Amino acid sequence: MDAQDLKSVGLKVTLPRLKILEILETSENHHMSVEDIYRTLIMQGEEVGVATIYRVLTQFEEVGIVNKLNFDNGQSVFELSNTDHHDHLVCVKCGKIDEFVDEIIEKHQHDIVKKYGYQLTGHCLYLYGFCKNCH
Amino acid sequence: MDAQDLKSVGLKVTLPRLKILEILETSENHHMSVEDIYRTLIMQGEEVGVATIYRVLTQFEEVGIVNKLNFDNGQSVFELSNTDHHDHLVCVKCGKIDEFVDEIIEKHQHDIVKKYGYQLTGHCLYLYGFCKNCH
DNA sequence: ATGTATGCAAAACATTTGCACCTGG
DNA sequence: CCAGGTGCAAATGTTTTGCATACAT
Repeated sequence: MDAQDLKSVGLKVTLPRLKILEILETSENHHMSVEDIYRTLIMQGEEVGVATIYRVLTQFEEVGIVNKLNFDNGQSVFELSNTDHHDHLVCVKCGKIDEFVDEIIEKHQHDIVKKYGYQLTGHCLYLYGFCKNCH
Repeated sequence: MDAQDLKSVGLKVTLPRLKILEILETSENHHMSVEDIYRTLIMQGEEVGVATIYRVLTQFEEVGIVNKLNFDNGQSVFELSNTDHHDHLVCVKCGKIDEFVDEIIEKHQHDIVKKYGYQLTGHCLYLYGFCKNCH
């Protein structure tokens, strides 16, 4: 994810956008909230407003370079979408996020959508619990 | 769900609580937002504050008599939890909510949780799309 | 009687928007 | 140059909280 990737989706290459991409790539667990990103930028001495972060992430989501995850506790985090589709395990204590893929679940989801006559636009599957380090 | 059910979970039997239970039971699709419930109560001539609805629903969720669903668009709705576990199909256009059960998906979820060493506390599975009447 | 529940208004939060200024191509 | 991007502050929408009053047991 670099300047070229931004151009190829029709977005101008600006400093905030590059910085936000960089943070999403280099952050420890690759799942960052707006607040996380804001604090990181401030620590790096950048002058950004949260509004910009919201706008940039929304645009990134629209062009498909990030995914937004909305957890039950109300927190939202973003991840780069340069990997294959996956779902998430979320530790309710330490906040760790694991990713998993299960083809059978995917297939059954599609069967259900078809059975009920829906035209799928999105889905969300989160499993919440205590991770192995937290229980 | 009646006065006796409230007593049995240790909650005082009050008018707002009974009214809210009644609304959840008798509402068309059994999935109501705080706003929906508030408007219904006002139309019935009841004097309630939204704060009470939030507090009551939170308590109901804590004792397990309602489930809270958090959709990606930020909307939250509540349903009585007196039926078997199920997941949800949500129409992104008309807001219709269908419920489904898939044992294979449930089993795979448990397998994944075990594989990653988590102790499950909750999960959420929503499938979003256009329902058969909306495409 | 007494501890809990309620209504109201204010506060808290997260997110969005309006607008003047700045910047990338 | 100029359309689009940005920072700031104000506005929004939703949920929570403080407090005096009302109610269930």
